[in-house]
Amino acid sequence: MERGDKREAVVDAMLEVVAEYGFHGAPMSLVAERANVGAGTIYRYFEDKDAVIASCYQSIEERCHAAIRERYPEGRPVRERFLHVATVVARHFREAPRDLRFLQQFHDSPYGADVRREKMFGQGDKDLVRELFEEGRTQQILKDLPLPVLFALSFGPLVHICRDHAVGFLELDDRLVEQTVEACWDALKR
Amino acid sequence: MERGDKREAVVDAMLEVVAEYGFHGAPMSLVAERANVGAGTIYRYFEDKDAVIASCYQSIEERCHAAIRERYPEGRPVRERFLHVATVVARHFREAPRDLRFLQQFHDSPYGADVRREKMFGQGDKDLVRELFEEGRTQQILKDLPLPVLFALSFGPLVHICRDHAVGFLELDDRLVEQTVEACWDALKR
Amino acid sequence: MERGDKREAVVDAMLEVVAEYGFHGAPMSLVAERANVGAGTIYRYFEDKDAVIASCYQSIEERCHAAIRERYPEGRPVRERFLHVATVVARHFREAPRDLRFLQQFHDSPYGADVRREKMFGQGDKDLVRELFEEGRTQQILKDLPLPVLFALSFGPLVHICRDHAVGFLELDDRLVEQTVEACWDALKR
Amino acid sequence: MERGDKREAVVDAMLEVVAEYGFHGAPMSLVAERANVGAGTIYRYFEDKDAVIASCYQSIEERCHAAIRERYPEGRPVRERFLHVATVVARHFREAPRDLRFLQQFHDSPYGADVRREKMFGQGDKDLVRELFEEGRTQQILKDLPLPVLFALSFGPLVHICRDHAVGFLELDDRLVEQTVEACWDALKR
DNA sequence: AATGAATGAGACTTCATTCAT
DNA sequence: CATGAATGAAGTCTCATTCAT
Repeated sequence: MERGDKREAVVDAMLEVVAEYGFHGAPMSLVAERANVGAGTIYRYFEDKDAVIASCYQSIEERCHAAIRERYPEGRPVRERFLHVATVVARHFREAPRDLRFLQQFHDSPYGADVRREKMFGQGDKDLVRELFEEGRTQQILKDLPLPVLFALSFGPLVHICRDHAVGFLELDDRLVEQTVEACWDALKR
Repeated sequence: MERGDKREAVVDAMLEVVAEYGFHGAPMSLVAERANVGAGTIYRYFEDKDAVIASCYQSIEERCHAAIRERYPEGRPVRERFLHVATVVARHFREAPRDLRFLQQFHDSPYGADVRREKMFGQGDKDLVRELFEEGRTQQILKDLPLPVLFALSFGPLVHICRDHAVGFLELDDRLVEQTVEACWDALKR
Repeated sequence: MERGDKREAVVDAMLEVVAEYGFHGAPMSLVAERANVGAGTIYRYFEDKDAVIASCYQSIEERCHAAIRERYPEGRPVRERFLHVATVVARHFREAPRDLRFLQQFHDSPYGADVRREKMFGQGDKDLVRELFEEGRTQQILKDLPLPVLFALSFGPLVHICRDHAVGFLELDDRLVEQTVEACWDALKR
Repeated sequence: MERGDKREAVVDAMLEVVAEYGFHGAPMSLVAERANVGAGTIYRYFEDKDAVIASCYQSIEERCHAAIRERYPEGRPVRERFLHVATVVARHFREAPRDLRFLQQFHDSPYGADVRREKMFGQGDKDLVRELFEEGRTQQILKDLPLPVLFALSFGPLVHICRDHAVGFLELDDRLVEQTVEACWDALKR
């Protein structure tokens, strides 16, 4: 095992265990076990449990960030850019239900208190998407609503259907993603 | 204190404490204290901690249920009925941020696992709203999307903005509720 | 077991265990066991381990204090009062080797840091003995030395021989106590 | 760094850390760090932690021993020899408060159990001082008291004032050392 | 020989639950 | 019925020691 692998293994294990059992049912001992690491080892890489959890969040955020950036249609119309972001986010969390489950547990728990200031998808993306929304609003393509409302109209439903997919309520294929994203656009556009 | 008052006091206290500190930071001793009840007394009314938490959920659900039923425009057009439900739900959680916060912590935690089968607002309402959506879909007023997607498009954003309001991101007045609800309708309608 | 007995049992157990094995070798689990008390019970009476240890100190201090006060020859000459105090202290710790051992471990450990400001036998007695020494110095009965030195000349040797007794180096009978106390007096007097 | 330097560095570091933070607060990792040595390296030179601590004691003992031997007035009268020893010891620990602090923590802790059989300043000196006291007693210059008591009357106060000095209770200049040593002599002499 | 990452036993402490009063 | 003191299992974290490099 190479340097840094253990750190990553711990983060992954925590992510997995929290997604599965919640912050309850995520004792450090279990995390250590799943990471194939001694219990004490965790504390060489992290200050305490909270730090591991915070790292899980960062890790998720980065993955989402990366997905959005990839093939982002810079300079293209607002509508096209929105469709990209929304589609990518939905697909991303459809493929990574663990990330989604962790995120939801994290977000409104006291653990997430520090990060809650930052909107849904972290700093970098937020700026990107915020830019997108502000531009759309200025050009009178989008409804004249506060940014948080625009965020809510876009990502509220997407996260929702990804969860429904993860739980088995819904078979979320690409066609359905597309349709839902279009519906979100209907909510946003003038 | 009359019979049943203690039970209610316990549920309220748990709701309060969980909303404030999360499932962590909600020891039975603190709940007992806030309920002005002996720690042992709780166990005369509830099997265990999980049962208290489940009762909190039920309690929230009932309040939301009641709000929707009140002045529900039975027999009126789909659009009108939707606007009623959506507006009432948004206002309700705007006024009861504690309920909202509990709900969010509960919903995707393992505690909520049993209830997750039942959609957003519990059995009774679900049927009501489900009916509404099915009818709208049949009449080709609403998009031809699976029910969970219709739910997501409606309540995903609403819950989202209520939280933003609770956290202070947003000043959610009646005008804004109305606008958001209209936007949700745009997402739903053909 | 009556109210308060558990608290006392815990203090006694800690005193015993620390005297025997040092602050190392004094895990809360062992203390609980010796006190015939559940591990968690300790924390109903004490904030944490340090608080238990602090209580041990107080307890010892009080016993010593009481011994000195008992039949204290108030108003009698300096010499007589000194002989009383010194004799009583020596006998006291001869009879309570556990107290002595704890005290020595405590005194110069970081645990005792807070209390170190207060001289050897705590506030009340310190004042009593300080008074005695100051009076003796003023009346030119005692050497003109700083108070801490007078304390050192008196109690340094006494504590020393009590430990030697406890360890078995010395058979400390009343005769020997008397002789040692007289020798201390020789060190103090002009 | 030459051979043996590491060993010494470890002993010094342990001495320092224990003096400062007590046996608690003296993890091997911190000792290794202060010694500029890998944690594992310590175990090339010492069996275990206890062995390091024992070496600290030996080291202190040797320094004290050396101080006493230096310019020891061999063959001179008992009184003169006593004054030398007592003065040297007091000055030594005044100058080496770390040694004193370690010694006090060590002496009555279980760590010191093995060494406790050997009186105050270790084997070599003990013999020297024992000889001195026995001679003085035989010649009826000193009081007819057991050796441990003579030790107590001499070194009990001295150690005491050195600590008071270290803690800041007392400004222990050479004049005061001299006076205290004289007072000790008063306690010893017939 | 030296290192320091890794280990896991064990320390302190919390808290859901029980039961004598 | 109500209480809250008591319990002990379980959680988080530390640290003496080992061993592959």
